[in-house]
Amino acid sequence: MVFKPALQRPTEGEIEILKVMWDRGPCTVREVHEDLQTAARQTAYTTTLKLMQVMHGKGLVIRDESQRAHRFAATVSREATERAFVGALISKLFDGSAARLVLQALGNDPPTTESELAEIRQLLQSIEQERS
Amino acid sequence: MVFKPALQRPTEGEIEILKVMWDRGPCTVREVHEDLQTAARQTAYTTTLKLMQVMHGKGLVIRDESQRAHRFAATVSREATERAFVGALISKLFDGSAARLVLQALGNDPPTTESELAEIRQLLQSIEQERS
DNA sequence: CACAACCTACGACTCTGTTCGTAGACTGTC
DNA sequence: GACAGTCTACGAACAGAGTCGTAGGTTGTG
Repeated sequence: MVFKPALQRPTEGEIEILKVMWDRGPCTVREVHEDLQTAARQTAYTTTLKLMQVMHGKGLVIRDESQRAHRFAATVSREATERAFVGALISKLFDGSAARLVLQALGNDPPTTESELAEIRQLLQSIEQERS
Repeated sequence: MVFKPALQRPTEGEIEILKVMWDRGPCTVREVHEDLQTAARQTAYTTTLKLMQVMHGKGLVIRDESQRAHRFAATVSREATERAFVGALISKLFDGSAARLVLQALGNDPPTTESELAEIRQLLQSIEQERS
């Protein structure tokens, strides 16, 4: 049961870090680290550092070393990452049917504000229009 | 960056096995194993066996030992598993917004047969109706 | 200059998941 | 009864992820 490299999907810890960089732009390790500390989850500075070094090795981030405190930036966009994970989930658990995933997400999680609903409805319409 | 037990989400290998049992009902190790062998992915019989033993230890399957070849059955439903994964993905990557996941899934993967579209549209309507 | 504060690098450890080999027990058949 | 075939049990190896301690370098301030 060996599984394909999965097109370099980031791990959970890496996602936490990526989220910070997606929100704030290029960051030092210190900035990322501080952002991740919560009452519930404390880690050592070097843990964050190590993770970011690993990510650099994988090419998930680039690194500006011109200052003593290196600045890291994500090389993968949030959208592409979302797409990779959604795609993996669909193929792994939903028999390749995006629709089944959508039904699960809509039906179960009682979701969404009114404006979000409208957005979905609109997207649905534009899909339908393309079928003529 | 330690992550919560996640309510016992099955691993990827475990999902492969669960899918077989969801499709076929209670299975022997042999049946599951045969089902999983493909040209691209060959594993030893004992690999499947071990995995199913581990799953039994976790309570993901129950085991009827009355015959020499034990029969295993899933204790978790496909729907509940889907829900767990969708929920995890939403909270991990989509800021808790099911709608954002739906938009991603619909927008990117240009999915769905006509009847699936209709189903989604209908679900959407019933959600809207509940808001009055 | 000394010293505290900060930085990166890196090795080592733990845990979990996957893989497989080997051993021991139970068939069924000649 | 011997033997091939099949079953479970289990230990061992390995890899990936996350964790941290320690070491060594740079910076700034008294």
